[in-house]
Amino acid sequence: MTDFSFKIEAKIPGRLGRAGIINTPHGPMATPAFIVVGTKAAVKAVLPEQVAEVGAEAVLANTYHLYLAPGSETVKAAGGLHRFMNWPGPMMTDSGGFQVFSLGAAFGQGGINKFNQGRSIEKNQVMAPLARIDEEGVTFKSHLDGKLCRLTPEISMKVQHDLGADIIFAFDECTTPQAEYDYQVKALDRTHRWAKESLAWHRRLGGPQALFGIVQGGRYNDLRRQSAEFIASLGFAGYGIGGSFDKEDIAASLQLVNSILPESAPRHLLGIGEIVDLFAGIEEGIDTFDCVTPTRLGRHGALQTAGGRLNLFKAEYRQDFSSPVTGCLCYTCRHYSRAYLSHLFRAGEMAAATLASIHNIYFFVNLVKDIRRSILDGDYRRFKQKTLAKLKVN
RNA sequence: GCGUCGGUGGCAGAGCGGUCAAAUGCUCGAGACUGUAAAUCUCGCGCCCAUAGGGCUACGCAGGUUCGAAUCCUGCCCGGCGCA
Repeated sequence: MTDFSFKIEAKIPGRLGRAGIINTPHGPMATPAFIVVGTKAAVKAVLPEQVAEVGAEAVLANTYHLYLAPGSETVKAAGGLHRFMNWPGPMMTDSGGFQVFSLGAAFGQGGINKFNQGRSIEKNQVMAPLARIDEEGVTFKSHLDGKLCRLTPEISMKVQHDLGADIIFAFDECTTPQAEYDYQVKALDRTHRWAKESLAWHRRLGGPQALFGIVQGGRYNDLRRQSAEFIASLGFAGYGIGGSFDKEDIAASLQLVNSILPESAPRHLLGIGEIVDLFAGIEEGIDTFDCVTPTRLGRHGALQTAGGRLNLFKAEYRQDFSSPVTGCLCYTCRHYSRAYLSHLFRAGEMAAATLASIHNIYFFVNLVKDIRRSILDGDYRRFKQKTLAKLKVN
């Protein structure tokens, strides 16, 4: 616990936004920072050395997935996540709370995400949820083999302590945007109780990890306020903000929450990573983000650019020998052409995902680094305006 | 030369008298993706108009049988295999 600290270096004048340093047992993270997702103790398609090379500050892994395989005892026996996966820098683990959503309410609802109601996919609609929630925790039917497994605040804390990330999260229920107010109230009550239990177990277990509590409340401002007040009152080392939002007023929601959370503690916005949302979050006092966007898009053939996404499968790139993204200094853009990436994707070569993911991680990590720089330089407003002006879509 | 099997949409390959513009896979075209059930998913893929739907041309080529043919018959062309 003594190894963990947060220091604010500069603020955005008149706003909640700030730049700072989070110190962890595995080194510092300069914030704001975009944290790369490595769910199963691996950043999909990319080696840790490459993740480090683009300048990523930290990696976030997942409790549910590692609990199922290889099992937290195995990771513990390996000497913890850092040694197991050869990532020497700061790490976070999500608590499994997101799987309450993705394997529960969202499961089989084709296309549903944290922002909208999704579109129906008939094939999936017959599938039953794999997560069942009760007051004490969640029972999962493993998506790997159907075996039942259980996650509670106690188990999540024990697993996360075994995994050994620097920053860990309280076990929560990530609700769907479809949830009505009455349900949100019940879910929030659960999440709050679980937060208290998580904290108690965390203290009992000891260790160097910093535990972050998670604010929920969905799209309802009164619930968000209530949640921020309650979670803040418990005194966590830092705070996560999770759940679903209305895309349009995510900024207002974050402003509300972050004006309640203590200024002296770091704040992590869970699972958010589109360009406009990063600006909104940082401006409203978010210090760290994690998101699957760079790696998922990378595997699906899309490159993120300042102007929007570039789909490498488009016919027009087959004979385009120019750099994938003009002006980009990432490894991929310095050495390969659009035509080559187009070919790799069409050919189903694994290097396609690797090269595209490297670019996308580079893009997001460095966008947030640039925002940090602009805050330190007192130039945030101008930088934001300039950047968003270039953005056509996404 | 004789025999035999076969020639179906960009490719592979179902279909073997009507429910066939023709299964399925791939390719191809477009789109999606926000704490990773995700190297995934969705949509389109003969031509023309269209909202539903309708019209036209198509299953090697040319004839024929039939109310009706990708499906049956005849001839021709092409390919595989076998025998000379």
